[in-house]
Amino acid sequence: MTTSSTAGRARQAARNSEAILTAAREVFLADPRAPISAVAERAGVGISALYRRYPGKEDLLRRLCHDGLLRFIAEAGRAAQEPDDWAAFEMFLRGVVEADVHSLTVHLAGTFTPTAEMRADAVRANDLAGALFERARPLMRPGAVLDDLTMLLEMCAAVPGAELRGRYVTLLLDGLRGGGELPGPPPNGAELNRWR
Amino acid sequence: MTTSSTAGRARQAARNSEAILTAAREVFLADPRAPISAVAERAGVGISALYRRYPGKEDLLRRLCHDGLLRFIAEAGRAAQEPDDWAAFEMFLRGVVEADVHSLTVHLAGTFTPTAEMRADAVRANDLAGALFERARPLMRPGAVLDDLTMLLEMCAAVPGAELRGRYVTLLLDGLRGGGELPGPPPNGAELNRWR
DNA sequence: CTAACACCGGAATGGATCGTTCCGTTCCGC
DNA sequence: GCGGAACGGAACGATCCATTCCGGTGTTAG
Repeated sequence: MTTSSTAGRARQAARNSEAILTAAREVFLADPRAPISAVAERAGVGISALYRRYPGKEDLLRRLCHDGLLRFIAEAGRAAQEPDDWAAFEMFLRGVVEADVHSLTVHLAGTFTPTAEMRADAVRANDLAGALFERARPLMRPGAVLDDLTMLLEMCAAVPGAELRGRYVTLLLDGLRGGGELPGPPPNGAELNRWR
Repeated sequence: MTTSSTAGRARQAARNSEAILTAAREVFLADPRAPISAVAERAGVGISALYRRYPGKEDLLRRLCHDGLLRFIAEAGRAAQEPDDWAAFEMFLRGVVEADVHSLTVHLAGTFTPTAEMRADAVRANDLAGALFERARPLMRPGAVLDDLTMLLEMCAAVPGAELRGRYVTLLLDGLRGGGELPGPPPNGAELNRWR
């Protein structure tokens, strides 16, 4: 049997790979500067199991972040299917916030050097989000811009727990829809922490 | 002259004290785990100038946090004078958010052990905020509770810059006023990080 | 059945970081 | 001038952490 044997040791190794990724997400979301040993402990494996899969800490962080970015893009693509403009925007926002993708992509920034591919994906993600935003913009209060959305995502990332985040997304969406012109200037590039 | 000579040496020392506090606020708000040498550098003084004033790092953190707490209480007291219920609530919220008091009190939690006095002040602060909240509650969407306010403050703390924070307070206030019942349960004790 | 092997757990290592102490210097106030 | 408060910053010791290394273990091919 050359291909069918997904049993025994190989199975266990695959399980470990998944456990490591899950543990890493949990640990690094709670504290981006957590030691790598905390990830191993959380995953219930030894440190060497980790280093077997990733050359170093930075590579694991990169992987985590890139996964988040791809998830972001997937959510945007899924929401773009929705015909109703506001519903599409809401679906996108809820999807991204529920998965806590923003923490994955932004809070981990600076802990690693991004690859060219990631940079390209980041641009693509921004374009997709921009398209959804533009579709919904006529229904929003005046003065709201795409960078506001980024900052609102940042705010949501401060809330622990998917369910609780959903509670405040509701509040933010209502706040984004009603009301007059937003006061003050929108965030500028320096206030948004993107990758360089 | 026993009392009048606030010139020269003493003046400079007082200036340094202030510079240290300001620098500490800036540095520790940006990163609660920053080294104490960063504070000295930012303040333009040597490390010994710092240790002359505070027995250790923890004492400086405590001082910073307590100052924030007192500021919180002061803002609440000031807002309580306002006769209009919603205006009082808004004034309070804007005052607290503008001063970034929440970062001072919550993000620094865990970096020091609070004193009994601080704990008492924290209770007092919570009571005052609760009173303002109750006054405004009839004008809010159903389902909002005081713990929601705490979490909204937490969210605001994620926004850099006082002016930008004001922009989103406007949005949050509108979202807090309009709309239907908030979905899901409010934050529970574990999700709010208070001091023990 | 057994010999290689892939994988693993966790101790050991070497380097970086940081709180705190210490000492020589400066300069105000008399 | 002189005493001493206040200072700058080097030195020290402890802690933390990424990474490496080694001995053990279950699996699988033959």
